[in-house]
Amino acid sequence: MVTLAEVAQHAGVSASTVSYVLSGKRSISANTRQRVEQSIRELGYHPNAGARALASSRSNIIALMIPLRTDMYVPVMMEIAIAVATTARTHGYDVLLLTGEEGPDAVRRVTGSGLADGMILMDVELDDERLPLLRDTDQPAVLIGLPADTTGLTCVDLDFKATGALCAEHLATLGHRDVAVIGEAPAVYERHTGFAERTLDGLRSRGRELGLRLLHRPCEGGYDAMAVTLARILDERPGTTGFVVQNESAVEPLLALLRQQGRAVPEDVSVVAICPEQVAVQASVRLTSVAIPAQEMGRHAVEHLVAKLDGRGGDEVVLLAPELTVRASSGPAPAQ
Amino acid sequence: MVTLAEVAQHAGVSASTVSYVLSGKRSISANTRQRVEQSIRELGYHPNAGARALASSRSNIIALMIPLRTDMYVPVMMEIAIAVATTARTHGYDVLLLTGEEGPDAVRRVTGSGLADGMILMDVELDDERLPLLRDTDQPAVLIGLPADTTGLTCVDLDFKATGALCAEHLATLGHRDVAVIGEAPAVYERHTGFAERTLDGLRSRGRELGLRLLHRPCEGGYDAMAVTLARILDERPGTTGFVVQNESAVEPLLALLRQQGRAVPEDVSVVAICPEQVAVQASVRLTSVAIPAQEMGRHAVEHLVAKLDGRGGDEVVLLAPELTVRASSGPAPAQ
DNA sequence: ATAGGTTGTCGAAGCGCTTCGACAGCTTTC
DNA sequence: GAAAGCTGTCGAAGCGCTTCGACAACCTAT
Repeated sequence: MVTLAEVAQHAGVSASTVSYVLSGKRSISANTRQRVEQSIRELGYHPNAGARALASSRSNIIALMIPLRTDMYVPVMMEIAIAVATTARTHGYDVLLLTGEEGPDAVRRVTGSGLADGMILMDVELDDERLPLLRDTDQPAVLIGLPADTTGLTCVDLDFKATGALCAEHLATLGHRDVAVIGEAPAVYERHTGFAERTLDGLRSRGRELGLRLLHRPCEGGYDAMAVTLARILDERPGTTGFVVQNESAVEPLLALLRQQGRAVPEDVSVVAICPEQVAVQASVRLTSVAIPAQEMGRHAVEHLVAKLDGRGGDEVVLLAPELTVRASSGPAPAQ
Repeated sequence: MVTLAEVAQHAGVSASTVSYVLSGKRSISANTRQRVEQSIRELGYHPNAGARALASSRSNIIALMIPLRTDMYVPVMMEIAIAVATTARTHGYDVLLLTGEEGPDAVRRVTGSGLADGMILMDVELDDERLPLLRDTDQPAVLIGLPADTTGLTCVDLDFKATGALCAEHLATLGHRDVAVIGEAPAVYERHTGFAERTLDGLRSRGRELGLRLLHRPCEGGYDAMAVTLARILDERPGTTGFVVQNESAVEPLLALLRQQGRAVPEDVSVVAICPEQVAVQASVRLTSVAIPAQEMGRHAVEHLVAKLDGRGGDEVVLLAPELTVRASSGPAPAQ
């Protein structure tokens, strides 16, 4: 293993000079710099991460805490995680993957040990048990998701309330009156995950203004659960012509069921989904949808965290504006 | 920040004693141990990760390199990643998330800097460019996937050849003769990802023995691509009654298309999928499938790596035996 | 009773790096 | 032409921990 000292000797300078070449924290003559860089290359030197962390009390690692739940649509998580990892690298950080398994203890462990310089928390609940800890230790952190109380916290999320409103508007404009909302699994609501409730809130308040009759039903993913849910909905509101689907694993089953019942999309029934672009495009009917900008959320989270670590910028809540893309699954409400 | 020295002082012992209490590498009297543990708790001490890594040249971190590709089904990746993270924790390791972005450089960086003690590589290609590096540096590593040359490497994977054979057997036993294989996206084959080719190999060799007529067609995910692929298949082999699907994002489109064409599953046509359990169970028809044991793969990978890091166990190729679960999508071939 | 083992603890060295203060050798300024 | 300011480099201290050898204190066997 090659050390700084060896590089220094090889280049005929002192260790501190090599260090300054590497960090750029003091000016170094072009000549010296080149000699040092040359030696680094020749010897294949890589700074030792541990030593660096010890001496500088900076690990250049960001911890990413992802939840360990099975009732959430995972691809979105993955997309965010990958966006976080790649963005972090462009800022010189690596990413440590923590699962919800450990819960709040993970926050303590990482904070206490200096393993990571800051953390990003995904799938934050309205009243998340990790938040008090975060505030206490004033560990630099960014949340993806929106808790009830955001004081002293930096959060990034899609504006789900606006998302709900957007869906309501779209369907109302097309003349739909009876609209069913296929929500996330019941567990998601019980856990008070903010985004599900906020979407509903947006749908309801804008829906009311526009004279929509909304019927909200949580739904586990999958074909069977969707069949039951749909039956109940049509039983209760036979005149339903619009659907807003938030649970992605209910999308395809819904389309299949509607087809099976002879309800044509979009002629008889319109469907709006809240899901990643890819899902909307690959579905059996190209879906009118509001995209969940996973990549953007991951990128934003990292960039805010890095800013904090650099002492720039403070607490802030960033809500990304939703965008609705009209595709083939929505159209004018059928004449009565 | 509380240091070892402070704990030592508080407990009235020397620093080394505290260290030995923590590591258990020397015997400590019950009395002293308790005093030290008490102090640790009272002061809320957490060992500094950097200092530890520097002194012991062990970071207690495992690097997990996941590919950054969009043509692979991501949920499986996610499942593996989570399994890796949780298993690693039970062995006292944390997980560093690397994306394929950096490519082989990431291997160099991590190896050189001592950031991680070992690595797990996912989505290994038959002739992966990271492998020479791995062998050179003899960085402890475990691959998930199977390269062409496994000498000096430890690999964990589903036995895809046996998987293919199993699917062939199942359909042959049911009396099917013309079987179409819906493969992964063409890019996957071009890249020579082992698992796709091995599955095909298993299907072909066992299929030949059993007198199956196989038609293999790569397929991008999604409805449109599947529609084109299916049309070509049925054009070429109108008598096709069996389907083996390896690309999960083609499963639901295929079912929808078959339904649409009035081909009943499983009465007219049988479908066998190679996919995670969850997908098989949630599909619009409960799918006969060979499960991809993502969790198990992740767990195995970590356990082998940890064994290596402890100096136990050597190189080894572990192929998990596939299991085919019969569900509602396969049945006897229709009478001619 | 004495040599030889154990057991439990300590002190000190050192892991590879960052960073601070010092300072030699310049250039600028009045 | 002396005072003041830059620039570029160095030496040394120290980050918090692990680990090795040393060594008291005690316990066996002979």
